[in-house]
Amino acid sequence: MKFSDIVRLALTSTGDVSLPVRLKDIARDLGLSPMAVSKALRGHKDIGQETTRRVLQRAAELNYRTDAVARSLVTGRTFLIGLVIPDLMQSFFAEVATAIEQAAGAAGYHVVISHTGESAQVEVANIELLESRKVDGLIVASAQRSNRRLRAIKTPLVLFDRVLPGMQSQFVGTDNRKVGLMATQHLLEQGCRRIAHLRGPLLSTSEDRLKGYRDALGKQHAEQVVEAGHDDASGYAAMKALLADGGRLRPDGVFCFNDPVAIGAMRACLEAGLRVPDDVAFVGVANMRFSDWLSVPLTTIDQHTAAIGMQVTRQLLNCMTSGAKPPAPVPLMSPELIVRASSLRRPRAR
Amino acid sequence: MKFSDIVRLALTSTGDVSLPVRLKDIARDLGLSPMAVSKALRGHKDIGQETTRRVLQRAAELNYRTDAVARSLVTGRTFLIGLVIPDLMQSFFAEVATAIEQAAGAAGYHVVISHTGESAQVEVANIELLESRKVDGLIVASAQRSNRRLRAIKTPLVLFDRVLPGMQSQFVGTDNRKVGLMATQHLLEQGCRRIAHLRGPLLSTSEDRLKGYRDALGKQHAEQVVEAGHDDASGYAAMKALLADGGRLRPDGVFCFNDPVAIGAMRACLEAGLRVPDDVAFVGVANMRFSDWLSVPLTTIDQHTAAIGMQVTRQLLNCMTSGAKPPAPVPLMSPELIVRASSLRRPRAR
DNA sequence: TTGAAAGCGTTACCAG
DNA sequence: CTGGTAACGCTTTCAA
Repeated sequence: MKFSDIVRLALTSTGDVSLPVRLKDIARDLGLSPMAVSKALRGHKDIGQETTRRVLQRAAELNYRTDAVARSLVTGRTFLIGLVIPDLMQSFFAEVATAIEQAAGAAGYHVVISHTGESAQVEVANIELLESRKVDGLIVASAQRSNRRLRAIKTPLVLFDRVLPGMQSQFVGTDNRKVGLMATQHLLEQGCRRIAHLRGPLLSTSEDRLKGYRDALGKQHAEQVVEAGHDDASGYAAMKALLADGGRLRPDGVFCFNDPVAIGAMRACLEAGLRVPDDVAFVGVANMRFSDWLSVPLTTIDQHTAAIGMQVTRQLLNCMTSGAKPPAPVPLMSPELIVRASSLRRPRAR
Repeated sequence: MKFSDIVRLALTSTGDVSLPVRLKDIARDLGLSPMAVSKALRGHKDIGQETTRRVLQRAAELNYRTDAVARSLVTGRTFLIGLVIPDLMQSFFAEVATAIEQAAGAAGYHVVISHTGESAQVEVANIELLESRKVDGLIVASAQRSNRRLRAIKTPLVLFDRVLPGMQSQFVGTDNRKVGLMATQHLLEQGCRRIAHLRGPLLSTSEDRLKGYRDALGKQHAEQVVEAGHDDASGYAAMKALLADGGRLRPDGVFCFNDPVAIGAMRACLEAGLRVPDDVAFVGVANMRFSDWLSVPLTTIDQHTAAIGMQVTRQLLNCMTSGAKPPAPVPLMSPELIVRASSLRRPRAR
């Protein structure tokens, strides 16, 4: 018997201290080898039924829990998935995270969350930390502008929401060009003539929505793009600026990067004495909870957030099991228009 | 040289395969012992400056990352905190989670998230999983009705939001009795005479808010309590039921368990042709984002959510470092009334 | 100041 | 079907 085992025995036998139960303890208890116990616990068929039963019973009695750390060291798997997102307080990410946690949990994985606050640097640091933790996979809504710093990643990786130029990894996300197209077309159909766009942060989502906006406008309609951000304050400021710009005609329709931006922008309009949607119509993106219950219920575009979370997890699990299979690109999710009062105008002269 | 090392050398020397760099590799590279490298990397002062510098440089060149799993096995610490909550999509929990992740991250910890969907059973199962992962601490918004199944937990634990009867552990949360008191008093001050309460799920938060409601009503005013839940659908249903109950007088003020419930309840009132706040005034709890931008801006009670997240993390880190110190109970957080249109009535006859 | 030896708790591998 | 041996990558302990 080893010295450490003697110490252990001395400690636990008094009952004063209760050290965690180990495989070895059960083995000694039952006069088996640790290996036999290990196998029995995992239902390995090498072990006889009767032996297995005895082991399981004793383990339950002693309240034995496998030490996941020790197991990971030897198996090389942690059953941990790293989720790297800009901000859990944006409801989009909270919803995706929920779906991911659910799907991952069902497959026996836990999710480690990591915020980046949209900082590319923090993101890289966090990913490195997660890699040193040996997470089995990574799900990232990246704040990077290029794929440079993400190329070195060895861990199976699936990106979502934002595309990275030249990145070979799997991706799950909405067809944002279609988002922009649908939103703008809807405004055109509602009779809007001068449609402005409050664009979001410099990420692929925002780029693509802008492209869709331009697609819809075509040659006939002039574009009017204003930089905003992703929150209501930035929407408010951008709309204020737009209204103050005397040089141009006031827009009669605004396609906003997302719902919070739209809410801020609508506030700016209402404060300026304009009517929504009669003077200015609005479309947002996200389908936030309660956006149908706002001062002016908001027309928006639903991204099927939960489906994105499920899908991204499924892809990652696939990646992880099937090794380095060539990533079969998955079609983008189709957005869905949800019409509410903020964009519903009486038919105009056509 | 061990057999495994020979294999490794054969594999890596061809350049075809790149195995992760280990302490040993750096050591061999530099003609040092693994120990010297280990110490140098951790800035241990046993090692000379020059040696340390060389080690750090080589580690950076090889892109070495400490294997956290191996380290955990020997140190017994994982730098992992388990966060167990009912639902990440309730903005309260998303905000607390954000604050926790921030505070924990600053101290070098990662957060593993686990939803329970308000199921006491799922909660216990998740906690056991987290324990077998050897998380260093647990933060739990418990769905248990008693402390029975949580007593056995050895891992340092801090509860938040919901109190558990007879639980000795630390707790961080709002003074919910005061919440109920403030809300109801406010309605009384606004001239309401018949104040109903839509109570939430059977948890301490809801219990305490109910107590505060009763405190405020005193002997003079009759109480009227209806079971609701925590979402807008349940608020809508509860309010419908209340209005349909012809036996009693319609309430002229309603204190709702939280903002979503209040939103649902207001909807029911407006649909019934009642005016808010003139016929019925409302107060919610939570201070959701955009609750000032609803069809009727909602009077609510702010819980200082981020502060709760910071505090609960601080407490846990304290617990973890200071061992089994007697948990110094922390005062409850003070709620704050935020008055908006949903409860502002013209002064009534007094 | 440095390094050798001894684990940490588990599982993989292979010989009985 | 069973069980011994070695190893996973790191750190703690203690002797040189």
